Amino acid sequence: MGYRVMDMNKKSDVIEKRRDKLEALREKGVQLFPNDFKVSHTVKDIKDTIDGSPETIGVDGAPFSAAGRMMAINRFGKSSFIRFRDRTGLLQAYIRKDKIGEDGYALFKQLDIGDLVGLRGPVFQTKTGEWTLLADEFKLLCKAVRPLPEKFHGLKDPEKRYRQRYLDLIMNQDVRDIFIKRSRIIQAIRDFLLDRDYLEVETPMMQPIPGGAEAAPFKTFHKALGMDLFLRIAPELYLKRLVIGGFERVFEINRNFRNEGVSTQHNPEFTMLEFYEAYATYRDLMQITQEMFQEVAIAVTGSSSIHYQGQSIDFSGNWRQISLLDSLQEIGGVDTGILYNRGALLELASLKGIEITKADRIGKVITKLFDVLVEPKLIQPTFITGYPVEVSPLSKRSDTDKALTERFELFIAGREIANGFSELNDPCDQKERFLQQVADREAGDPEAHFMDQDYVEALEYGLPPTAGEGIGIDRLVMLLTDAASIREVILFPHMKPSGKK
RNA sequence: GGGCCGUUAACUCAGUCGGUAGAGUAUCUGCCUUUUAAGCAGAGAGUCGCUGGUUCGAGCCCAGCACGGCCCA
Repeated sequence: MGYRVMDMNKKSDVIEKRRDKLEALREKGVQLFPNDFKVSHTVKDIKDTIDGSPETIGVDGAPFSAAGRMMAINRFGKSSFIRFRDRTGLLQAYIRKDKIGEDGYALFKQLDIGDLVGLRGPVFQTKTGEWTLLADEFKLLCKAVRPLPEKFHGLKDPEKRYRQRYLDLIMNQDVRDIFIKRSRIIQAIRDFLLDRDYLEVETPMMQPIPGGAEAAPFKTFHKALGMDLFLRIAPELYLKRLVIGGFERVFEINRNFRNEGVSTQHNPEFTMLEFYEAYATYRDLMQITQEMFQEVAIAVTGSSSIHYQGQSIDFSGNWRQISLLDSLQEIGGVDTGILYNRGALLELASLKGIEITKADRIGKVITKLFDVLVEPKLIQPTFITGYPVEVSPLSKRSDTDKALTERFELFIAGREIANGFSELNDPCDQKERFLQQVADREAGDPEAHFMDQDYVEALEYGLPPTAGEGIGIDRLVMLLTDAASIREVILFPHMKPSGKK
């Protein structure tokens, strides 16, 4: 019995010990979560000051107040070195009993790696020349109950990294860098479009009819309105309504939701840039896209050529353009004779293990073949043009070939990155295309468009000749950060609830 | 949906032939006022993902399940 009681009281676990320590500090009257420390300088400010005028600072110089998380502690008997990090970097500080006093040093000895602290004092150089903050004042700003992962190996388990991204961010500098870069990429895109007189807008994320793409939507229900709503799969039809309304250049950078599989390339919610420009054509968009990518790459990486997963990709110059059918022939190695022969195409598809359903019209068969035979080979930026009408329900028909549309898709590193076209602005043609999509859906294509009568009515008021494009931001960020998985560029990727812990 | 791999201490990982559960870091105690993954001496720390099966005996073998990673569809 006595043993059992001892066992129950035994606090062997690291976290239990820390909780005990925290309670002991609290009982001593130590403020564990104060909110009155004023920061005067970031770590970067301090380092910049040192670089700017090292001769004017030193142990007798002006003090800096800085705060951050303790990432390392080297304790000696009556003094200690710590490293703490704020959003701008890592700095060493030197804590001496004779500087911060008996009580202060006793408190410091009770603290742990991972605690947040505030420090105030001048900087000096250690024996090895490292600039170090000499703490005159040391204050606990937040006590951490749980220990950080190990300092040398850090946090590696991908499941834990995604589920507890905050730990990933604390421990892994390269992860922080990816998300800083992501923010800069989006800012560079925004700057690029604003410079060209575009207006940034926000359109509904919840839509009564999900449109603008071919994808399975998430469905929800609005109680007060008593109606089904769908999380948007694209903002397209709303952005074009705005062009009708006279906003001739609009863009939106926001989330789309698609109720499909999760993989290294797909997250159920992902970020898309869509932009629309009146009196422009899909050809103008290809030019704009090239310029945008070159500008963003240089703004973010300093170069217009990048390295992605061991491949070198060059954004400079004019990118290759090739039609869908030519690409199947030249890049996919498909015999010319087969391209216009439905039976032969179906045979080839079946040979390649491509699943073709009854609902698939010939244009769909061709794009499915393209996905397998050509797309993986498009490493350098390549515009594919000449998409069939039946897979492009919102695109303007080509003047020279009514079976084709004025549309392109951009491929880089074997993946679709962008999709743009001259917008279909003939309301009669649009209505017929919707009807064909409805027929496709009834024939068994779950991704076919719904009829959107309200959109057709909007078109009847007159959409100027317009070109519009969507760019997958996550995939662009992957390219520019050399990330193999989309989860590495989304802060909180979707996962199933963990079965344990 | 299928295939392969993984899940062991807070973290990173070992664990042989099925026979008492290991290391480093972290933590705790002691020493230490210029360290750099500090050092020295000592100590504590485990639902081996979960459930069942085989066995005298399972971290290890078998089955199912959960979660994750990669690949394929």
